[in-house]
Amino acid sequence: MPRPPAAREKLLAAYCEIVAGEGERAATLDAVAERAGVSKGGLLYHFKSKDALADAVIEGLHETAAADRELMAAAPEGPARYFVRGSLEATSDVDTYFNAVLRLATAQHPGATDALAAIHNEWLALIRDEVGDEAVAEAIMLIGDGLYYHAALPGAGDAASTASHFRSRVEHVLEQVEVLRAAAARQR
Amino acid sequence: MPRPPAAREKLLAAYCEIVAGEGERAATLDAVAERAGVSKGGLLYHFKSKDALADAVIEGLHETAAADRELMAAAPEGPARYFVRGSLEATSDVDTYFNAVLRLATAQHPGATDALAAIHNEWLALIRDEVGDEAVAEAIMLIGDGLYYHAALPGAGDAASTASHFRSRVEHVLEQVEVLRAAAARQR
DNA sequence: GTCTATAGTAAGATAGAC
DNA sequence: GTCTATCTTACTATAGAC
Repeated sequence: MPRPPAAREKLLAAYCEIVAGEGERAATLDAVAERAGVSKGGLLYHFKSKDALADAVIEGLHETAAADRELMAAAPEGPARYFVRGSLEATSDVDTYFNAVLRLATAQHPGATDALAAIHNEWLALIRDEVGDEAVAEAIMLIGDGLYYHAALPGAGDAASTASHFRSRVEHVLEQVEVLRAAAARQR
Repeated sequence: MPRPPAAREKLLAAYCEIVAGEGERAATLDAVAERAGVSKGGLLYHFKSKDALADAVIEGLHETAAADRELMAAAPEGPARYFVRGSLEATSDVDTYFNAVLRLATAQHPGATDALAAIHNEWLALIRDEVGDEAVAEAIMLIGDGLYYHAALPGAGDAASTASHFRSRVEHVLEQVEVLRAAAARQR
């Protein structure tokens, strides 16, 4: 692909990080420009407006999510476990974008919620194919969403404490997922 | 109790509604005052600052959550089902406050995350007492959190579509909860 | 392609009249 | 207790130099 200018990438990453880490409100043009090491004028050359910045993040989510979807489909432990584990870790490229877009969604940015829903449905489809039962697939998704809810919440005593609590229990959670899957298999 | 002035209540409700419905950013002093039918000066008589408004919402959450906790503990269907169902409905007093505080938490308001975590732990304790197994209790909580994550997200095609999707499946979800509970009981 | 300077606007908060 | 008027600051965005 025609490699986009480095400054543009830096600005996008900076915006993403501030939105995800300090909230949408903190992501002012000044703050983004400063974090990227660029002037405000420079920022506005690459992105005509603040909204354009947000739109670019949504596009970035779609791209990284497509790549991650391949990994999920091919995961040795299976899509369900891959998904649940990923909901907790939140360290990959997709997670950065996903997190930022989640904040944009709660800030009512047009298109953000739709993007989240679309990706969510792709994940659900993969899990449904694996476990072969709609209700179980949804329950597994909900557990993953629940984990994500905790991971995405800005830290009580900071994110690390909650995250580490669940990390130490992620295997227990995955066991419960296994119980659901087994019960569904028995019924078929 | 010494009934607080009506205007104060109106202002608090207006702020809550805007934060939950249009995002924290939309809840400007002007917007809140207008919705409550009060001038900005009037608002600032009751709440010295915007932060004071947010703090009052957090306090409101604690009060309503304490009342709801009684209902949950005494629910005929049991705390677990009460919790899962409540995560989807999000129509009660607590839900209004909880939703607003969730937005405040993502906007990094001090104390908001702690308030959510505290209430969350009370719920978890009730469910743990009921099902008698920590891992299962956590899995059930996660399912509820997942439902809430969907319910709280501003609507894809609007909240109604997602909510009604899960409403029609809430019994299926509760069945999965039952599977987990039964499996845990069998192990003891 | 990136900068400085600046215009225009919206938001939080104060002061003082009623 | 509620209002109007006003001050101040911070943010988005434009214009034009380098």
